[in-house]
Amino acid sequence: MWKKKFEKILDIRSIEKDIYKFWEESGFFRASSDSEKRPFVVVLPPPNITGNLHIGHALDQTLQDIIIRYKRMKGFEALFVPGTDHASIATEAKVTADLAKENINKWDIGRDEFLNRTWEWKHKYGGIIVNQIKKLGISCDWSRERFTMDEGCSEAVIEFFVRLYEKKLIYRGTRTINWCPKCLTSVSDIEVNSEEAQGYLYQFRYFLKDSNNFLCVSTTRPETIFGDAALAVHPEDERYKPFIGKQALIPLSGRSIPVISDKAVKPDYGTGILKVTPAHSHEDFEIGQRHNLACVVILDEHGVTTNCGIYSGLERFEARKAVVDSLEKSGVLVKTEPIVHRLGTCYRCGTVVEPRVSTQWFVSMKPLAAPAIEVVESGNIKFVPQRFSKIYLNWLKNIKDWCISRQIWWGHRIPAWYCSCGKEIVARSEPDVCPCCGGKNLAQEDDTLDTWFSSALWPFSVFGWPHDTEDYKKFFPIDTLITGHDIIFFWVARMIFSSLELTGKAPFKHVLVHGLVRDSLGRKMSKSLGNGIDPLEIIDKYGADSLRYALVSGITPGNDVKFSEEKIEGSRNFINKIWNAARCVEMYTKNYKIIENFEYKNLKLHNSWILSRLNGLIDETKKNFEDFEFGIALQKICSLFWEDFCDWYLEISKIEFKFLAETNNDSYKTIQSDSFLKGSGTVPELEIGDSESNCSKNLKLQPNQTANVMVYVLKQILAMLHPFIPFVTEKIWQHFGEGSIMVSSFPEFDRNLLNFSDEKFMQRIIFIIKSVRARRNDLNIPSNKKVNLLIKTEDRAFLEPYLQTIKTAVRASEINFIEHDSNEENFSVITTDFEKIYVQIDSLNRAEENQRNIAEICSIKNQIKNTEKLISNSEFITKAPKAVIEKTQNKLKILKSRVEKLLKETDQAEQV
RNA sequence: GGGAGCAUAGCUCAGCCGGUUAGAGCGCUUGCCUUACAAGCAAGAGGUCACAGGUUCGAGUCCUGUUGUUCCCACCA
Repeated sequence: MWKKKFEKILDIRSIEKDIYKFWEESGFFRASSDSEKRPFVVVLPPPNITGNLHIGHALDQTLQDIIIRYKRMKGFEALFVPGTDHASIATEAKVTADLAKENINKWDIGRDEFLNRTWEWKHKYGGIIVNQIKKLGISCDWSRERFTMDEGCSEAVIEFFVRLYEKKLIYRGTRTINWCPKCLTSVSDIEVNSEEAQGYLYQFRYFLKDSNNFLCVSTTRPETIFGDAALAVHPEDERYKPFIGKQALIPLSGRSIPVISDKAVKPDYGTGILKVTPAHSHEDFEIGQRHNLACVVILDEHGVTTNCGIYSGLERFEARKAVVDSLEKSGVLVKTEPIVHRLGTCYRCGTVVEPRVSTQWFVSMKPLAAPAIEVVESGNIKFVPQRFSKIYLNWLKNIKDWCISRQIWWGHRIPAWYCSCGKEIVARSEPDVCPCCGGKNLAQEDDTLDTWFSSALWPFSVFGWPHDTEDYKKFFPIDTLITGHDIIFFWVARMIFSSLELTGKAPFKHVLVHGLVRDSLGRKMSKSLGNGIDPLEIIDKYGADSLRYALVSGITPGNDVKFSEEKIEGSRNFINKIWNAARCVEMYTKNYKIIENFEYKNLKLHNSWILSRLNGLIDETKKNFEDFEFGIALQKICSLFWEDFCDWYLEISKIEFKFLAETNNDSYKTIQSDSFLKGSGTVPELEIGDSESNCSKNLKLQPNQTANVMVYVLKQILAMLHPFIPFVTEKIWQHFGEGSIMVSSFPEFDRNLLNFSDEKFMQRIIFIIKSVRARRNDLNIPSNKKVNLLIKTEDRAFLEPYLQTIKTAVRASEINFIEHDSNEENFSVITTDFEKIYVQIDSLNRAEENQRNIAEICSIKNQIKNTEKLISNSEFITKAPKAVIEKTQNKLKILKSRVEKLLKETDQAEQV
């Protein structure tokens, strides 16, 4: 058994912290409002201070960090503003639960003390979140960190409120809102999730007053009968026309209500008769408004019945049972059928919300939505991917007024005061006296604002708005907003309309929408399923780079990401590969002089090839970066790195160096095996320089083309990878030169280094090597056995300089050129497009050889047939582009020549 | 009820403006402890691109429909 060589493996985890500290202390994260550079700004969607960050935050933040690091390297004044959100209801619930552990009720300690406790919570968890963000390597400007309830943001919130109030876009009104009996507050429409639930549709009789006639009504909520204000039928419904205007008696109560007609009633649902309960249904409320019906509240804030006679004081679902029971006993219950319907639940706690009439503050949305619709329709704000703009527009076009008051303490208290004279005063600061009556007895509104009311201002409140600060002038509007598709309504839409209203500008140009992180089975990660993955655990186990890589590699904008442990192992392997490739480069190049401005002229083929490939990549990925296709860009960079650079370029270069060493006694021989990148259980320090290499100090180092290209290409690849995996790239970068990779320039495309003909030549050599290796495998030649090769080719001069490379790569003992086809028996023949290669073996199985050839001939002939068919099609010749036709003709030529060569080598070939 | 997405190898997914024999990672098979890397290397197997039409010289790619699936929105009591 061989031993695992762990010492060769990078343990990046232990140095990430130091690297982050180094970046922070160097001031690389900080942006300046005086800078001459063009700004590029991203603001972090502020995480809630309710607890730890989850893997979705990690994805969100990684994407933002990728773009900000990329832009920073591209020469922008890059600014990434971090911060946290006070998360009103969620935090209040957490703190309340915390207090409950000490048997304390928030009412016992009062508003001020409760807020003190919550600020303590904020300081604790805000700090934890900051640490988590730092562990991920996110390059935020911490000197600009904000909190939605800090002084500046609070000022912005008050300003926003007052301005809208003055324009009559904020008003106080009484109507049904969604009430959460657990959070004990109102919530806005979008804070209600509708969930499918199993329920019952009960049908029972309402007798008409002074009559034996009755009307049957269906409802899923029979306990609300005590709040009934009418029975409603559709005005055109012939069945019930005679009953309109009559009085009906509420069962169990005996209270008399009118039968009315309203177009909102759907005749084909249930019995076609609707019981109208204005206080506890949005639709019924509207009907009630139209018919001037009374609102009888029958559920209190805890969801307990009230005004229900003997049924008062019951929890709402208990009350339902009791009422159904009584209905049945009194013989009015007609039937009970199970149905699946949708129930509104509180998005914070999952409790079934209760529509309930109450007095709240609202934002009048229609006037604000109009410009927000326009700015997206006109393309001034672009969603990526574009389909999300449809979702956004659809929502705004059907928008209803936004209920912004919350019956909780943690948040921005509504800047409204009530005088005993009845006057309502909204002001930026507490008024001394009532402007109406001069009274001093003013009481501030108890309610606070929806948490999203403050995050709506985030892109400009963080820069000091409403003040015209230097930051605001330099950095607002921001460039790109990056967030998950789950908060387009909550956040993105509200930022857009509030910014247009307050600043007159679109807050950003692009909205990059990403998906959610799901588990390996595609399920949403949640506490109840227990399938959540803690990013910190992953970082501790695999390092931040691995996590970042796993989250981003292969993703496409807007699509959800599946995440699993397997995936992260692949990431770790990749990071490790980079580390080892760097060790390799270091080992082979350390005794050469590496020149910064090396003139890349008279290049050897493999050097020219890799430089050309690299520049092709730079060119190709540029668009991917600009289009936010980071997953695709990363994949392209990785495959160039792994396949072209590691598998071919480094291998070929190694052969070159070793060959040099054998023949010329070149400095390769002085390579030390214990160089700095070779971890030996301990991790090298961040400082540059190596302790050993006495020999190299005494040597006069010579430049070498391959060594120079090797280091150059490695560094370019590192720079391209840096936005994705910042730690390992920084670590390696510093070993190969001065300064930090973070502030180096992103690789620029250099057309002069493109060389397609060299790429083609190199491809040919690679193909030869691959073919011989494959044949060796086919023939079961043991890997330690060297073979003899004969090559027949038209242009021997081309291959000659690479004989050594081919020889080593395919483990050949000797390679000789021949002029004519060989007739020798003990050679297996490989036919490539340009040459014939004879692989010498001990004994050739002629039958096998034939079979192999025949299979190949069949496949090629098939292709020839298809291609000929295509070419003989006159429509193709007249309609297809010239380039395609030429390509096809060329292909046919090559195929034909190959099949000819093959036929010569094959017995009974004519039968094929 | 309305809207959107997805359907490609055993699994997870790429696949651009339509143009060779449809790609990658993981998994699988075979051989290798090769002086950077076994977290690796080399060589392989594996596909009727959901289905049915259409447009086109040519369709995984564009259009229409069908099926399956996921998500979002909506006051059917």
